[in-house]
Amino acid sequence: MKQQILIVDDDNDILELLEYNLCAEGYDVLGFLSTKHVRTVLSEEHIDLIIMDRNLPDIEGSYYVEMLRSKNINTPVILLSAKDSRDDIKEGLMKGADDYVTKPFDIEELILRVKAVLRRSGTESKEVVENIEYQDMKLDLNMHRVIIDEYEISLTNLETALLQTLVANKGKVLDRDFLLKAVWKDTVNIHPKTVNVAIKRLKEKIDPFKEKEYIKTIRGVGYLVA
Amino acid sequence: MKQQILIVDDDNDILELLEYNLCAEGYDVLGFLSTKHVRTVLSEEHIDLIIMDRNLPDIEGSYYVEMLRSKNINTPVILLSAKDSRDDIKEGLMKGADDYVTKPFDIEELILRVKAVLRRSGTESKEVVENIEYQDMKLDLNMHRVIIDEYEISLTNLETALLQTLVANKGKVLDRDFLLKAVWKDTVNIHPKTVNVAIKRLKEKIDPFKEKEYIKTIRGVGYLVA
DNA sequence: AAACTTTGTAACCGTTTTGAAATACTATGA
DNA sequence: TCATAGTATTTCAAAACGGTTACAAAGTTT
Repeated sequence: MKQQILIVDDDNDILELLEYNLCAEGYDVLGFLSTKHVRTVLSEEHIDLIIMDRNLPDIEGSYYVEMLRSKNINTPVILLSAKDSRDDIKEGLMKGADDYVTKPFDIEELILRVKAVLRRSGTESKEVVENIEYQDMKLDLNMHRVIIDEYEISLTNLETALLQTLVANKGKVLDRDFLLKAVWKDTVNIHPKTVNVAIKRLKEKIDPFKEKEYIKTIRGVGYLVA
Repeated sequence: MKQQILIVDDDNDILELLEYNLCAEGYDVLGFLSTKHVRTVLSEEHIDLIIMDRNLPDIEGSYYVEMLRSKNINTPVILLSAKDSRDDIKEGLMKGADDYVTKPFDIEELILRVKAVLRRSGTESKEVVENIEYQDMKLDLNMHRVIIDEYEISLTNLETALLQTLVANKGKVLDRDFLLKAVWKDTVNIHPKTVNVAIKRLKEKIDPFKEKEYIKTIRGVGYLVA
């Protein structure tokens, strides 16, 4: 099974150059001139890597990455950009890109960076969980809400990511460090106790009367959804 | 628990610059002037990331990475180098580095690249610890419980580690010192008698009516699970 | 700009866990 | 049988842990 790479660049020449070379390396390449249909493709196919121009007509690439990350879509992203201002690079990396390559780039180096990122993100065939039913709970994570007994409960970004991670790892106990990495994308600057509070808030929202026990606490370890 | 970063650079100034800044970001930093002790450290401690100069007195950084990879050591590596010849960059990436940063570098950008690599390398989905069965006892190490005759008995951290160690060493008599090392990770600050109490508590929990004899006492030596 | 929401942090509290010390028990050998 | 060393049991206090609440900073909406 070939790995799939999605490319977004409004410059047709670059798009073709990348398509040609990456195909030659044995990847499946999907090229787009704008981000318009990217979300749809991401939800329908397994994409291993996104290569995205930073200067797109509709949106800055780094903001698009930020948006993806905020929706807990963790597909690896390499940003391309004509600018090599340090601040732009930093912004891209800060917002969740995996690498940042400035144009004009050496196509061979880009391919090596593609390989490096893919190597690292490896066999992680983690697909984005968007619509799940769990017990009497319907998760509509795209819309940031859950439906329980006909009641719609809207979730915040954080709550969505947290619930999604818990449900996606159903049956496994997730310790606070794991949750910090998966949900907060950070284990260092955030106190592990923050997880307690977030879990408490989520519990209260989805089960205000404590009738159900969607999320179990395993003392000394972490939390899980059974 | 802080993430640990190992740095190898023969330039003391750079070493200090990196140590200072990465510590400030909340990482644990181990600095080395050569690769001499790196293998030892890697085998003894969990290192999350290696930052390595390409031009080391004893060996080229990229060859060192290649060596690590050939030994199946996949700790993420960021290479640093004064050269920015494209061929050098390509060689580093090809031999298994995750990223390649050229000196002089912007320390903030380097830190962001560190975070990017850590972000990516950390998110493996949660592995489930192998569960153990012993007699009529099912040990659920993930959820910290044993299941005996359909009854679920939840265990504390200590009880889980203790029972796991006993069962994993089935047939061997484990003396108190061994248990202190294996379970308490400490033989010095903890009284060996503490083991007695812990064993007693564990016995009572998994066999409250003393019908079974899961854990045998070997007078003068220690305990065993037959 | 004002009102509101989201979210991280810290403080507090009750509970559970755990180490140590004191006491009771048991096996072993003289 | 007795003495003794090793082990079990009980008790207590400290530490660890999770839930809860309040608050402030940052971000959103109106």
